[in-house]
Amino acid sequence: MGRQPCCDKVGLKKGPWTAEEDKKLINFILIHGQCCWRAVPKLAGLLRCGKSCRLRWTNYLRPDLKRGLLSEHEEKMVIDLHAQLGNRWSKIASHLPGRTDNEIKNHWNTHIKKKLKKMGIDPLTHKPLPNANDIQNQPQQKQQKLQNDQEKQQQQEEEQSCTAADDTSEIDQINEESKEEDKVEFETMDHDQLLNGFCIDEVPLLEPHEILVPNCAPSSSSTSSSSCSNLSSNFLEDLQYLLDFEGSNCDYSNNIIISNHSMGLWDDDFSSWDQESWTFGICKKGGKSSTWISCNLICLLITFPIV
DNA sequence: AAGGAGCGCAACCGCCAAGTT
DNA sequence: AAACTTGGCGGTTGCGCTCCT
Repeated sequence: MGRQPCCDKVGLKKGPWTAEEDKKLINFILIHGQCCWRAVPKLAGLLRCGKSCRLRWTNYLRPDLKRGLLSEHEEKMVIDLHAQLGNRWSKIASHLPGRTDNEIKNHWNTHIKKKLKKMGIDPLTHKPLPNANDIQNQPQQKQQKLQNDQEKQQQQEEEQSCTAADDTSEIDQINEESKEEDKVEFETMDHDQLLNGFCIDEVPLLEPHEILVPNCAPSSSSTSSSSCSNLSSNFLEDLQYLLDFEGSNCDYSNNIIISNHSMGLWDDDFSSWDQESWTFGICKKGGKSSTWISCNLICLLITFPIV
């Protein structure tokens, strides 16, 4: 018996996702989490294949995704990892937080491949291309760099032969360095840059009245257990708290307030949803405040006038 | 200004592996 | 053990944008 298609394809929509569809999917996952992608379209009211929903979420809507071109450091990591792992994009992506396999694959095919070829390196084997003339035509500086890279690569290959094939400690080290760099970069960002970090023009922005919260009866906020009613009531209380915020952790000097509620942005376990899961920030500019709010799954940016 | 070529990227397709019945 | 389901992966496609002539 043949394999069944992942979904009934009759009457399903294909092609680019609309903001409305994105909103439906985000709201659904915000409430129900990621489970049973096959059922997601029906339950979320989408005329899409479950697979399509999963791809849309993992490659585009996930709040922990980085945006924009890969940095030089990330690109170097991709090249190093590709030399070790080949076209195993998901494995490569797992070493680059916030990047998807699809994104890396696209970047490889459109940018890095060409770059390597230009440098006289075969993107498949990571070894010099047979046509040595190409290398000789490179400017002297480039040649020197190329030679250094090749020596380095050779050294790496020798080291690899002494260790297990899946040993990625070096990669992890690079990764740690990258995280440190990111941290420094984040700390030195001004508030405009901070705001720009949230790609509100690409991810549909939800207005406060559009946020769907689980439809449960309100309960006392004194209980911090993980019921959805706490989520909704605490959310509004926290929002109010934000507006009145005058705590000791303020840094008014650069008009940025970061609360100490910061928690991990990504967490599949919805049982941990409670007040402590929210991350807040306020940026004030031109008579308006912008609040970014992130919970386990989603970042929202709400702008309101300063009162 | 027009249109053809090339490029970049989101989305799709088919296959595979692991888990479940 | 076989049939089936589901999620994940890598290759490919097609659309929209930009650049060039």
